[in-house]
Amino acid sequence: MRLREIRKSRGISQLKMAMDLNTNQNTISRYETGERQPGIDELIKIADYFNVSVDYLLERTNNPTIQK
Amino acid sequence: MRLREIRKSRGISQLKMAMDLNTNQNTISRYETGERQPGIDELIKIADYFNVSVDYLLERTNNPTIQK
DNA sequence: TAAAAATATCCCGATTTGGTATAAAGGAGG
DNA sequence: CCTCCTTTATACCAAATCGGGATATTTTTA
Repeated sequence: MRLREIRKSRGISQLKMAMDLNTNQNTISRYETGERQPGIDELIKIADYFNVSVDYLLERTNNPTIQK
Repeated sequence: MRLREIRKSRGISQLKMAMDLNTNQNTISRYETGERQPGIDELIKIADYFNVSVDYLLERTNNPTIQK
């Protein structure tokens, strides 16, 4: 997941992101370290939160925007 | 997931798909009925198997091809 | 360099997952 | 209409994975 890169580029802390997504800071941390993987629903929430495609979030494309 | 639609359009049975992906037919069935959700790794395998983007597989775009 | 902010890790209960086995549904031929 | 074969769905279960609270560690800032 390209999560840390995206989050930092927006200048958002794990805590703020976690609160916005109704989850915990430690959960975000684990996604970023790769210790845990979000479920699909959470994955989508994250992509939407940052307005990027899931493919981009998963490092499958270079295009950061959501595909229409 | 747009899984059933994609799989049928390729004329592949759940069983064949399952064997190609080293899993079980019932697992595919449950993905299609929505009873279970694949993990991210499996999700990516499925997208690659059908050569579609994850976003398309998740019904987030109309473009079936992988985004470069 | 002390305090605050940010991030990582520990432990845990609970949910979710995938597998095996089996049942049900669908189709082709007789 | 049956029977066989293929395809798809469901039941049950052990194991893996997840998220949360608490806490430790690291990083930043004043």
